[in-house]
Amino acid sequence: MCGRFTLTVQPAQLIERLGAHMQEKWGEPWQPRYNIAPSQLVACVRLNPHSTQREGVMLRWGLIPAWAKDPAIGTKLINARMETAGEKPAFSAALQRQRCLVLADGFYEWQRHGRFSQPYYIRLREGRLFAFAGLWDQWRGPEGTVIESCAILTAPSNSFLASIHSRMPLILCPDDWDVWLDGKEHNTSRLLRSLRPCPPEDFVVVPVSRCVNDPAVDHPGCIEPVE
DNA sequence: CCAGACGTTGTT
DNA sequence: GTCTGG
DNA sequence: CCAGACGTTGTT
DNA sequence: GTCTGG
Repeated sequence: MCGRFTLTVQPAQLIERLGAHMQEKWGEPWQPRYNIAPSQLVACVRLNPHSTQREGVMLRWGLIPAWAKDPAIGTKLINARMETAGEKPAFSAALQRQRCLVLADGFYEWQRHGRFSQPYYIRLREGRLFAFAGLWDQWRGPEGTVIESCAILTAPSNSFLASIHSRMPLILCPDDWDVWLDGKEHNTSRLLRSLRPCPPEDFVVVPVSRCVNDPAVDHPGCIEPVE
């Protein structure tokens, strides 16, 4: 699954990678993030619902469906299984019409050893930026509060990660970014089947300090290899 | 029909 | 044990 | 994901 | 809003 990740690159690099003509609201001041946790704002790309242009936007991680009475439901909806998201009331509408990219350059998985768990940091070779397949929604509270939030799809682990953990986030290869964002593809099971997985040999996995366990800790020590 | 949930992971 | 917050 | 709280009333 | 369970 995916419960923590990193984004250390600067907005200028994001824009270079994603297209210069994009509207972006990633905001300042920007700082590298080594321990992004659920409920926090994450940097995303989506099609603007009106202009249908790509836009950069910060979304709260933990999807709050438009119909929710209590926004606390978002704490449970940080991941969506790609195998079943189309049939879930919380995700099906967003999967059809409100897909997004969640930008990251690494993520963490915990491997349980009895009562302790060992965190691992997973990234691509060369530290390349990548994108999780995400869903977003907009929630309007009774007092006019508006919260835009997102969830990250999960998939069975590939051969490289299977020994660490049985699930992993769905990572889109750059060739699939456009079709994922494209609001025209409403046949979601066909869309999901068409995605090309990132080759397992592109990943690098290292065990890291348990300091990453504490969501308040956010410094380069989180990604330093240990052992 | 209405009421109530709406999720994933991992562990037993 | 279960829920909430980060 | 993990960490940390887990409750109400009334008073300041 | 939409689905499931009673």
